[in-house]
Amino acid sequence: MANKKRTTLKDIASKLNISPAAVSKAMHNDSRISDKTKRAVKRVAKELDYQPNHLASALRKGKTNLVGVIVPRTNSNFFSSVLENMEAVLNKAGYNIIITQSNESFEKECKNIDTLLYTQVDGIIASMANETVDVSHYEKIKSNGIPLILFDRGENDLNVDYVGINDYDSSHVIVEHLVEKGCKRIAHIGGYRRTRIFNNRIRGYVDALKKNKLPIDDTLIVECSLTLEDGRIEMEKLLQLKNRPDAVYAASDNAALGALQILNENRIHVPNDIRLVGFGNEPFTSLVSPSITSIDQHSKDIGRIAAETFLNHVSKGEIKQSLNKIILDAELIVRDSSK
Amino acid sequence: MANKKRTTLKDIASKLNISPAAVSKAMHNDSRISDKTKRAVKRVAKELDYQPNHLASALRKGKTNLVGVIVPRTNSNFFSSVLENMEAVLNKAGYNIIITQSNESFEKECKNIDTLLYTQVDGIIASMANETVDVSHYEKIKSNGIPLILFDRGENDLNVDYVGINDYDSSHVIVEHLVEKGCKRIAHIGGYRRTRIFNNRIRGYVDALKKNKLPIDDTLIVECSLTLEDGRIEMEKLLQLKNRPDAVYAASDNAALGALQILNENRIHVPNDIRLVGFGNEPFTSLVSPSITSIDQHSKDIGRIAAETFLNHVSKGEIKQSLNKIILDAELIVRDSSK
DNA sequence: CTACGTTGCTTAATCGATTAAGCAAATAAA
DNA sequence: TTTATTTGCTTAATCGATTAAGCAACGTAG
Repeated sequence: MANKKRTTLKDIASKLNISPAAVSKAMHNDSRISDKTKRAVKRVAKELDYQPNHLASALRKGKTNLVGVIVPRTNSNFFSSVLENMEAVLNKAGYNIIITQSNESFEKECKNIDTLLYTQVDGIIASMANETVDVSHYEKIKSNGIPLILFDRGENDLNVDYVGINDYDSSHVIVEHLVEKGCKRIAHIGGYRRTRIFNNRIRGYVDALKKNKLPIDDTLIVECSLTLEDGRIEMEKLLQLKNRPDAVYAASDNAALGALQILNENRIHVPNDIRLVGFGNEPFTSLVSPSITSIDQHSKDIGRIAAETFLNHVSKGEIKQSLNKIILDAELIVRDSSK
Repeated sequence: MANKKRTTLKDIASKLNISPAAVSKAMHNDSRISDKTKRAVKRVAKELDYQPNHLASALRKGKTNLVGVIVPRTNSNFFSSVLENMEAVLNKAGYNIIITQSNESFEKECKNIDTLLYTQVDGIIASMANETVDVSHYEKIKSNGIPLILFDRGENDLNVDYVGINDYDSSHVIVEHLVEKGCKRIAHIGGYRRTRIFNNRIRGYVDALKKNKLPIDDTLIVECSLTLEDGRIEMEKLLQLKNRPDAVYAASDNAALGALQILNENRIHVPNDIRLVGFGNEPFTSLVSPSITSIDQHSKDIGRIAAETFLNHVSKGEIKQSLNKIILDAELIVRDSSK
């Protein structure tokens, strides 16, 4: 069943008694090849089911037309939406993408980078794992001479292009909203400070409290991995405080959902007893009851812009590029959990 | 910053005044190269930060050492666990993997196959999208002459290796368990019949009811995409029946969780009023309250076996392989939702 | 001392597509 | 008519690693 040999340009060439070079040019619609020859070449190519050998052309051209993408996980709507839009833009420009997942693991992330460099992708677009603190493995990408673009989970030290939302401001918007509703003890179930975006959310939260002359209570600030389970665990702990919060701002929707489950199970009314806000605007936030107020991260724009930033890099060639830090304003979607 | 040129075997060769061929052999520990030369080559390779050009060696050897994997989504514990174990086995054998997601979309799945074939992977391991009915695009893989192995979501027509669990028997185990607890009206929130595994679960469910002399009530059998939202929607509908079920068997844990949320919200006691069983043994099943009884799919074994099946293929070379259909017995994990 | 095997390397071809350089014929411009 | 220009193709080199074939030097056995 499997044809012993793939057809090559040579096969087409010998069938038509022309040179392989002419065939190659015909396939690329070179202006120096007659329409007659082009038609003949394309006909024979179809007949023999010719599929170009990507390895050969990539070797010759020094370009694979592949872009590697590293994400912590693809399970959130945020990341899959980013990927979808990124892919759409890149496909249109003739690039294919290879997705790798770090599963929030530092070690896996290093291996992903190795695999992508090994495959000789033309560039890497990445969002860092939670675990990642040491970013030296990203230097490998830069020293390979291919563009590196970070999104969402970035890192200032690396000095590369970045696309993300304004996490600091988002925290402000959330706190202001809750204060407006009369909340005085706002807890924050946050991510780990070592990840820049989570640190920014925490800083924003603290500064917003200060701005509203509310006291900072360290027992109301927790750091975790922000999974659904983490949300449950941390909410349980918050409920055991002698002085319970009257609002909870979780830095992920999953954590918010976990918190909501605990609140529901304990018959604590949301929003009357405790108001709740999540982060990420995952589709389920509008489906659960009560629906969860959350921050929309403009995932489509982020995917598109990251892809465009990459394309700018390759089109400009070796010209040194000015650093692009693109920070989008996020949007608060108010739902029942904070009304 | 970026070294204008990558170091090649030639660079090492000229630095040591030996031929590139000798360098290549030295790097591969060829027995016909002296230890002295090998050491020298490796030293210089390190000095110049030599990284082999994968494209060149792949072109020459006709082998990329890459395996493409297609999964519907990586967001479930099942698929990510399968991937993890698959990758471990393949890495040990010198292969890297490229993951692509179909997002349950037929069109995306076709594109994934194209991308993988374009990248010239040495084989493809796949689990089909929900939407996929027409499997002609998989024929392309076979006609490319590289091994194709399916897991979990397979297809008999394709006549390729397959690894999965016994879905038909799993339904029997679940129904028997519920009958034992005294249930008489067992509903099934199932997947679409066109997907073989979901069809098998439905068949198993129906046959098990018959075996236990329980009537088959079509209003108790629904087909959906098995997401959390679907579970909520279908559970709502089941509650509106004049003759409510006393047990629900959902073909995914996500759907079971959705159903559980609705039951909790409606103050219907689980398991006293309605017993609930899921499928997949996702970690959250033991975290929610009540914890959800579910079927463990041996994800680790599936990943490992799929990888080993691929390795068998490539090691045996062109020798025609007898078809491997490996069906594992699944295991029922009983939790509070059915006790 | 001759014949053969082993060791340690080199030479040159190869994988398949691309492309710079070039050549002949056809066409246009002078 | 002569000189340029364009058209349509061919030749040959190239990308970098691999490998079959081969050669020279040395060791060993008879």
